[in-house]
Amino acid sequence: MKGREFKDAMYDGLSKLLKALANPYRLEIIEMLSQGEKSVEGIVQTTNLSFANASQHLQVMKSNNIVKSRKEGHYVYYSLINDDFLSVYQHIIKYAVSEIAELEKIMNRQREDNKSLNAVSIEELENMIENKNILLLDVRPSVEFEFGHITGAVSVPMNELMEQLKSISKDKEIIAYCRGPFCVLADEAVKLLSEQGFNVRRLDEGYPEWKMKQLETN
Amino acid sequence: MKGREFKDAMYDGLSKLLKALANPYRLEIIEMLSQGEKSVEGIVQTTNLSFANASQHLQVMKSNNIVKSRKEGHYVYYSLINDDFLSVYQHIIKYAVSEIAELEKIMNRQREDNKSLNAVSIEELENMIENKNILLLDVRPSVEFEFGHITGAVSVPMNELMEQLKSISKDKEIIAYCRGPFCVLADEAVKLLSEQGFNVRRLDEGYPEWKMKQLETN
DNA sequence: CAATTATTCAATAGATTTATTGAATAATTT
DNA sequence: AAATTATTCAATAAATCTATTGAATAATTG
Repeated sequence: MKGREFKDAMYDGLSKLLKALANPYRLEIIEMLSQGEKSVEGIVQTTNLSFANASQHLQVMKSNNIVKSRKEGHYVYYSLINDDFLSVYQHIIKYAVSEIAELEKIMNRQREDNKSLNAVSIEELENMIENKNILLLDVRPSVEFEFGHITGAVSVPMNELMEQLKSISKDKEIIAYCRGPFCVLADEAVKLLSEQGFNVRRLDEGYPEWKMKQLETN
Repeated sequence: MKGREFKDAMYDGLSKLLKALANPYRLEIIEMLSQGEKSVEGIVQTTNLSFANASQHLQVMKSNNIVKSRKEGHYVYYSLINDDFLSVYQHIIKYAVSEIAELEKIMNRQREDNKSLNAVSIEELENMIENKNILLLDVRPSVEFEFGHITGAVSVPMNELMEQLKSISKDKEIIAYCRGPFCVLADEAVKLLSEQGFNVRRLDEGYPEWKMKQLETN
């Protein structure tokens, strides 16, 4: 293989991977799958995609080593191919959010809107878990919680939060979290709970970032 | 801003960035710029692109915060926007080359073709620089060497190597390097020099990786 | 085994990306 | 000021990507 051929083959392959990533709906699907596997139906429910379209996007990602699938009964469950991919994906996001002015602005506006500026970092949270008696609240849908969550967290899905208010102690400081930076469930939880007089803040990042951090420091 | 709007804005922005990356020629340009700034002419010379086309690709990357430009005289010089971007780019490459079977295969075939299997890692090189009296050979074009190189390296551009053979000592062990994994200059140098009886190996990675490593460990 | 369900396939039209062409611009040299 | 040089602009055609539609498939249930 000559030098030129080699380079062309590498750049072609690399750009195929990037093309498979470069679509807003596929990014949203990746974000969803970063909490655990989902059926096509599950993906259709939380996106605006039609069934056939969602299936197509998933196939694009499958043939480009981004997701994998397994069949069980009627259902086909998709998940991210491995944690290495998740790590790369999060590097990209981190770069985009911190270096691209447009995205930084959107991100900051969102955070201000939610008055959640005093969010807790992962490091702070680790500290608080050790030293304080806090209540760590996972507000994602319970399926996601069951699939994996931060040790010690309690599952109260956002849509059940209002009903379960009485069972939550007002004495403890509450930290709410959901998925990565694009997940707004935690913001909603903070808003609702602080309106009700709870002492509550959100985790700056989310479960996937926490998971990655644990993997990296092992 | 509602949750849905926020998500859409983020995913759109992120996918724009990825779209700007997802093209083989633009990847090749990024690779070139990872050694230092280049004029449009410089890029046209080492790619198969026409002038207008190269300019267009550069503009796509400029408007997506991947490269920046400055004008000097007739020339417009482009360079990567910052080291954070370079770091993300290298994460992507590393993932692609190690996790995507197709690319891994191409990469390995290339390495075998060049019989360069006993390449030296960056760690090994650091060790050798300290403890052995090696000759570190930078075979990139001299402009790139001048723009930045590994401390202690000697510049002998690949196209001048044949003529300068006499001035190279046969006593020292030689380590040749060029750019990242896609650069084949070092492979060519190893082939030529070992045919001439020199004791020579190549650096597994290249100058951009070395540079990133230094930055990361500072 | 017929009906149901979740998913995929295949065809198509509209949108976007890309390379090419030739003209336009802006800085420099003559 | 005219000519030259490096780059960009604008228009276009070809290639690729995307969403939609309706039919096909494969596993399960009645």
